[in-house]
Amino acid sequence: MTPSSSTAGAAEPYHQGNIRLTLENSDLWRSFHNLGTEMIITKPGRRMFPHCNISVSGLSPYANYVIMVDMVPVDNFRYKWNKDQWEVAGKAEPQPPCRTYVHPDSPAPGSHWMKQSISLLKLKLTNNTLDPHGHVILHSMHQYQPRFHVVQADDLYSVRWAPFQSFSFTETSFTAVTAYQNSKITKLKIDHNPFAKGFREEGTHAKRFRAHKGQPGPENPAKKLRTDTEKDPEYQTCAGLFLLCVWHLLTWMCLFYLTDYPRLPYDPQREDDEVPLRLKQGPNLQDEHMSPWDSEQDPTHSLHGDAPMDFSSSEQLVPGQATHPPYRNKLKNSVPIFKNVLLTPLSRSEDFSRLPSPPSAESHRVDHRHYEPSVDVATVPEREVTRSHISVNMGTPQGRPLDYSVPSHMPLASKNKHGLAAPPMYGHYTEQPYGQWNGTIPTQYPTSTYNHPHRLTAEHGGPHHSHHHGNVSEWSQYPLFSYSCW
DNA sequence: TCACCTTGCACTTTTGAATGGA
DNA sequence: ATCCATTCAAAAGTGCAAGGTG
Repeated sequence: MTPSSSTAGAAEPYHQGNIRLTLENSDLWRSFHNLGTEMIITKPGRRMFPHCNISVSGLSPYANYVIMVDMVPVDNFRYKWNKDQWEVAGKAEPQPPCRTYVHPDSPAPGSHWMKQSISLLKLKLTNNTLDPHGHVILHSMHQYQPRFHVVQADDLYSVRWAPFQSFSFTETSFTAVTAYQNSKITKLKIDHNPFAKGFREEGTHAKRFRAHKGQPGPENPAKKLRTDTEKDPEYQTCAGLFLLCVWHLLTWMCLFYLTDYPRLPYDPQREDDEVPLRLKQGPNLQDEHMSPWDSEQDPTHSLHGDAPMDFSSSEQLVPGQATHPPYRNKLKNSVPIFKNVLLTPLSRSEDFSRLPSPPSAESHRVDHRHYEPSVDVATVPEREVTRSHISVNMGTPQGRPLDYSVPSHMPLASKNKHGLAAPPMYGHYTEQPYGQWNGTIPTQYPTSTYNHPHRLTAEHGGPHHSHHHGNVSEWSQYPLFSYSCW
């Protein structure tokens, strides 16, 4: 796994670049990813399974951090399930309102986060664009990838001005669906999710189900799926291995019990290894250009595709300030990494005016006198860009809003037409091969050109300001940030 | 007709209040 | 009075099938 994360170096004594994030249940994630993970989204919200479980290290033990997750579109396509594989079904729909899930323990000292793994079990996904509960809103039949943010901040208010780092793991990408498409994924979910236990075996539920339907056969679809799968020779081989493993496991348990050893800790990863999941690679790998799993084939098409997928390690290390991702050498006219973009929505700015000032007000305070209507930006998230793409046209109807955040030396917000400071808006960006940026902005932005500020001209080339601050807005618990991207 | 979405069902797990004993 | 363990009901989380929608 290569770092697809930002390089948000901080001036604080504790070097931000040392932060490591590890995906705890990566084996399970890989099992799903090999088949093409699907996540159910419902109107009231649905948990993810597998859920994101991460561990973090390298934090300052006494500094406070906020842990957040958002979902980033993997590409710009909509998909459909055709027989036994995912196919591109057209262009992606406009992104719904962007939400970020904040871990309920936030903010907490680094020692708290590093003490044990961080479970994001309660994160819920919904397809309800008007969702009032703060769940993460996704489009069905679109592919997403969770992105984790570690923000050094003492409270949720100061998140907006705090240094942060972002991480993502390729194997956590998934297709949002309202009903499962791939029966193998269904089986995997049933086998591993405790709540779906009732669909596993010839249990009470299956009997009741048959009784209810008045039919004698294995009417429970889960059972039918199981019996179908059992006919597969590959499954039979794996099942044999599985039974062998179970036998070994029981033997070991007996030995431990008889020798009065401490209880064996539950190790889901080992259990996963023993489950016969070595099924075929996802058929979507066949199409080099249009498949949802292109990241394995053509990294330039993937969201975080700066290197081929590597499952040898699920750990990510954010390099220090001067380190750049490998895609840099693809650029002809590369400019520094700018992962920050500040957008100024012109609506609902009144809400923002109620926000407290940033902690270090002197360096961040908005100077309305120097506001320039056409310059209100910064850059592209997590990517290098070519200079020719720094300026983009505004007002494209199908344009997607930009990911944002704010370098410390840039104004956090500007006056809008009402004379009020407006908040940054969280969104997404359209990415082109080789990290070029082709982002556009919704029509609600009236100015005609989205100019790159003078700070990013050639004279200021080279690695971007390492005193890197950013923010990750629109976290769901904070209604002031409930901005729509459109 | 088709693809996708919503709803209600039966089941399981989790949660939290109530209870009782040390 | 406090703490801890247990019990139990309610709430929440599952996948499924049927029906609805565009």
